[in-house]
Amino acid sequence: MPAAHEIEVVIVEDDGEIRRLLTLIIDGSPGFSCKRAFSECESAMESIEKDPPDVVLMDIGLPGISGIEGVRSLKDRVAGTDFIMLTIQEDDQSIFDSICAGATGYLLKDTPPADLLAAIKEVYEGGSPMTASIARRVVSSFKKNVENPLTKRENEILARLCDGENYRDIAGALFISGDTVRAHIKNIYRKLQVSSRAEAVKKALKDGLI
Amino acid sequence: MPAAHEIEVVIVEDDGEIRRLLTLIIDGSPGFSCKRAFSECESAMESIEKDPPDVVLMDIGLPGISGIEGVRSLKDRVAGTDFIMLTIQEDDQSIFDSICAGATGYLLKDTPPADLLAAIKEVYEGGSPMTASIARRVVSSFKKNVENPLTKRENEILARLCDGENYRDIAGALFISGDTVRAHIKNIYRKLQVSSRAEAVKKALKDGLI
DNA sequence: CCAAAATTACCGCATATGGGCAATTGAATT
DNA sequence: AATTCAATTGCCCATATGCGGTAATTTTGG
Repeated sequence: MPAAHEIEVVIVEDDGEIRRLLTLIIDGSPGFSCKRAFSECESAMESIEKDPPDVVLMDIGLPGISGIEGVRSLKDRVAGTDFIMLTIQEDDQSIFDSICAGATGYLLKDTPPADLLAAIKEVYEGGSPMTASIARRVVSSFKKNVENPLTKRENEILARLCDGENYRDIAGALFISGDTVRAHIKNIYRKLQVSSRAEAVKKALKDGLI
Repeated sequence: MPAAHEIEVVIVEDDGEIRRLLTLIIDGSPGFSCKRAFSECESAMESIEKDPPDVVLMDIGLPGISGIEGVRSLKDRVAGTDFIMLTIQEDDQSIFDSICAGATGYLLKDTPPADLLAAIKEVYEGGSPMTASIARRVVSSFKKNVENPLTKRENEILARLCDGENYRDIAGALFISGDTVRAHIKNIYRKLQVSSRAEAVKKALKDGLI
């Protein structure tokens, strides 16, 4: 009965059938161990915090505290534990909410047993298993898809606007008059279709203009 | 000589040896075709834009225009083409610059031929192949690791600050006086360690406070 | 080469903003 | 029960900001 090198897994899944099945697959495979399985988040969270496993398979659609909320509050307290979300179908919002909450992997419930075990092993070894289409969505979300309508000078000023510099300081740094800075900023606002510094900063950051 | 279902690949790689090797591997494999290989970005970009292939293997460390720059300017013009970056070693900055530029995959140059072909096939089918550790880094970058120091009221006001609402409108929406709004904002600034709306917006967006 | 856009600059004005000071309430801790 | 601290509310003032208008010079693109 080896224990040292087994990957300890905890399952949180409300469907009793699926929970039993997952437990059997994992606990029955060499190198893996699953002695704890929960049907809801509350008791699972208590147990996980008390005795952190290596990996948690977390259902997204749980009654009560959702799996995403569970990950959010647990992730900071059990830093060494990785979370793999389980879901029926891919849903953009759930995916991003999950990874923002701290989930490391994202799998569909109908993932074949062999792939499931491979995914658990992969997170344990520092990877982030996910389906091909989810990976693409995650990567695509980084892409700056708005082409920058501003000139070089305007971008320079926008960057300083975002840092909270006032007109006078910007003027001093760029060796132009404060009024010229204002003129540029008017043009920036017009091109970004905003009418205040706050909105400009928001747009600049969201669209990756700086 | 089948053409319809072959994945057409273009290689941009300055090392002649590696370029030849990659070309041989790809063009010699059924289902893949590589008739164009370049040693630098300039001519590659011209050719790729004129006749867009399915996939481009792009070296990151190119003389002249870098591979990242190449992807950045090409990606918007040849929407149907996917880019896989090739690199000697994993480097956080290069990885994120690449995916922000529009690269879909990210592989090490010592990737075995079989894995290379699998990766090309994967991007062609809508995935985003990358090494396990890169996937982890990409996913980790989403994690909100700053816990929110603001009260409910302050968060509500911060959200409106980010939308560029002025004090009076915020006051009206929350049924409090403008002066109270200002007081809250002062506390928000103190907690976020900023001293202007622009900086607060930037911090809120960067740290995922809203 | 010419037209359009970018960059520079100035004026005036109404309002928004940030900083300092202070009081009350409510929750938490001692 | 006493006390402390955070949250909420409020006011005054100097300055920053946004907006409207005008205009000269330089750069860019067709």
